[in-house]
Amino acid sequence: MAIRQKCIKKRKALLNATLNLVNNNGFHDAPMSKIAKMAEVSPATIYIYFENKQDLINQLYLEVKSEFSTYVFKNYNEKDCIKDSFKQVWMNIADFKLNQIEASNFLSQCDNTPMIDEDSRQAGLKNLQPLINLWERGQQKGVIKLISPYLLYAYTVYPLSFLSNMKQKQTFVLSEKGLEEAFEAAWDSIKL
Amino acid sequence: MAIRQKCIKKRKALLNATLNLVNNNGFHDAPMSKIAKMAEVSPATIYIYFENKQDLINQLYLEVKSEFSTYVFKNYNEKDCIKDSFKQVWMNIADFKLNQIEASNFLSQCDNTPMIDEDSRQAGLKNLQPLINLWERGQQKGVIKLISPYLLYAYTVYPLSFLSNMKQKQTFVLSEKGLEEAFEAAWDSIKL
Amino acid sequence: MAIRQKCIKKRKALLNATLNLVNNNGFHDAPMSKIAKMAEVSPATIYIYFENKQDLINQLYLEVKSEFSTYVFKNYNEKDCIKDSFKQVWMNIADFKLNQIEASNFLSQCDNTPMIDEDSRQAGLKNLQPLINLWERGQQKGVIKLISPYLLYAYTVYPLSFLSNMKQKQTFVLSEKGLEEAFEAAWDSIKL
Amino acid sequence: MAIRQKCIKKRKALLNATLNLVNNNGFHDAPMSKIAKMAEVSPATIYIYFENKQDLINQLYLEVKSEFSTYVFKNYNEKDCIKDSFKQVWMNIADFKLNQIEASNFLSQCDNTPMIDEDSRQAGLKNLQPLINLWERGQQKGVIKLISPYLLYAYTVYPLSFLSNMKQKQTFVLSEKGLEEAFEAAWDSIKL
DNA sequence: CATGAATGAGCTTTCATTCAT
DNA sequence: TATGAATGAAAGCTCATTCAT
Repeated sequence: MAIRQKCIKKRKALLNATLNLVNNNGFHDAPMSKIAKMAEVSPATIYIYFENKQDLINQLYLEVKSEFSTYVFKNYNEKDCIKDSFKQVWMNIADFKLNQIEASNFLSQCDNTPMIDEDSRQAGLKNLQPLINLWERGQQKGVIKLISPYLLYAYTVYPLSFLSNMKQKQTFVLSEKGLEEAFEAAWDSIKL
Repeated sequence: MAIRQKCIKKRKALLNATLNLVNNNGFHDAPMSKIAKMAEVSPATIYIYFENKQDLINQLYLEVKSEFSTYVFKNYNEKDCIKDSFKQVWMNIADFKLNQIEASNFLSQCDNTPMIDEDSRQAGLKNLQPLINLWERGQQKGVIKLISPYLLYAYTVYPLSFLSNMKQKQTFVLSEKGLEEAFEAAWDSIKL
Repeated sequence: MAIRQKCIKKRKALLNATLNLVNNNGFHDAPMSKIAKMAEVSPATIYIYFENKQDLINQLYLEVKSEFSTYVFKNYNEKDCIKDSFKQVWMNIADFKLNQIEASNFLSQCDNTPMIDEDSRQAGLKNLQPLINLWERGQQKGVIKLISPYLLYAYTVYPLSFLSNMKQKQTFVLSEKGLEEAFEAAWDSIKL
Repeated sequence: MAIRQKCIKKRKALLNATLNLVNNNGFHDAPMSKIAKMAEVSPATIYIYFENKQDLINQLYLEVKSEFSTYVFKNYNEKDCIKDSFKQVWMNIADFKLNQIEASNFLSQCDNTPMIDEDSRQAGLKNLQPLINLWERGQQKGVIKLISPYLLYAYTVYPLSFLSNMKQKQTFVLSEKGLEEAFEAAWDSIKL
């Protein structure tokens, strides 16, 4: 057990180092040697835990994505009121995007560059099904516009990525009030 | 003049090749040698037109960004009706994001990775001033919510990036009707 | 004893694995890790039985060489007739070269590349002394040409290496009749 | 032209360095860095002339093989007397094997290890056709045994590889008289 | 005796950039 | 202006070997 623990720790350290470097320098300037140094292991050690650089990135993507979806549905149980249910989920996402900036930023890079395998990307997609279900229920109840879930996502969740981006660049930081305004904008855009 | 023309052509070919390769392979797999080959020049020739790789990327970013802002304010003149004015601009942006996918995709990469200099990014920011002015006028007239322009942008313009992304990946393509729905969502999110 | 047995088994498994890999991939693509995997032991275990990779190769060479000489003088006892004695030995060699192809192939590699220590090579040389004695007797009796044993070897034994090589590459396989022809060629080349 | 000449010189230097190192250290200890150093170029330069290490080895093999066949049929024109014709060719081969030891040794390594592609090996095979034709003529005239050309080769040409090997290791050096004896052995083995 | 994990050294190869022409 | 050839530096990765258990 002591051994396994140590192993898991090293793996985690490597994933953290990668996240860090890719975020700050970009994928193109995150060489294995730097990753190893930052994780305080030998470069060769990386290849005990990961097949190659691509695999390291892919696995990191999947872990972060899964971390994200855990976040999203924290304390979520379907309530009667669609808006309340939605607000709960939306606030969770906002919490993640605005407070787990490192993770959020990494996901943005992955989604906007060809740096992870299409397979891994596909595997990481299926995380928001409960939200889609919620939207559908809202549509059946006549509370939410009858438009594609892609549009619903684009206008409620995706804007948070921009706000996350701005916060990370210290260009614009959302206040408590701003957060409420943001939610209202999201809700207004899709409510019937 | 013939010579100048030819020069400009080579420069353009290099920028195109770079755009192409960065979009398809990512910045990390767009080496100068491939760029040169695709533009049908010698690698050494690149350094006649650009100081180094970073400069090439920066200049490309600025050109594409400026191309974008030309697009945005095509046929734009301030009208009485805020919504109409806004719709004109919004549709221009949508047109760009959904039809100039290569360019749009490249800008997304630039905005989500540390691949261009902060200086160039700053220089590319000031392109949407007229839109900001429009919003301000709308706010003064009581037509638009009194919220930060960052929020206005996040909920009206930024969602189009997501839709562009989806189109490029052939995951979801917006119909004519969908486009109208998208605009309504955008407008609903910010109108008072 | 049971333990000893097991140990010997592991050693044998390692030698077999090495033979196999060196034959199929070449010395340059027979890493310790692959050898270990093929022998179903840990890489570290190799170093219990062998000092290092060179030692492993050297020991393998000596074992195979000794296996060879056991083969060569199977059923051999000096008879009156030189030709008969020689034929017995020659057929043994042919048997080895054409049926123990793996072993034969490995020895060929060793003899044609600088992959084993000169010491081990020298140690492996002294195996054919009885054959040399036989030749000498033949020469004294006026049955065999008075030429260097190196020449005798080159024209009677060495050609079998070529035929072994061809068989292994499935380029040319000797028939029963061909084997007799081969012996006659060998004998003709050295008989007086 | 001056440029081309220089190019060819570098290519040649690289091939020579490779021959040298592979002969002395073996394929497994002939790293690109050493090859580059010996040829007095940068490691990166190798990749201007060769696709990769395998390609370098393959090309070297083909060049040496072709050099060999040029040697073999030097001053060769079909004469009436089969033995004389054969002797001419045989002596050429002996000359090559015993005096171009580096080249000869390299070919031996290639033929006894899996270090070159099967394709290249096949391409290098067709060099001895005129010799095969000669043997056939000899067989038709009733001068040479009616046995497979593989056997003819094994007993006349292949022994020279052994003698070359011995000479290179300074174990046994053929005298002028020895050479004649060797030829007689070769001829005796195949003549009717 | 046996091992999985770890590693420093070194491998092949690529890259951004320069230089002679 | 334009280039093919050249390269030092560094990339991703592998390997023989060691060590804590």
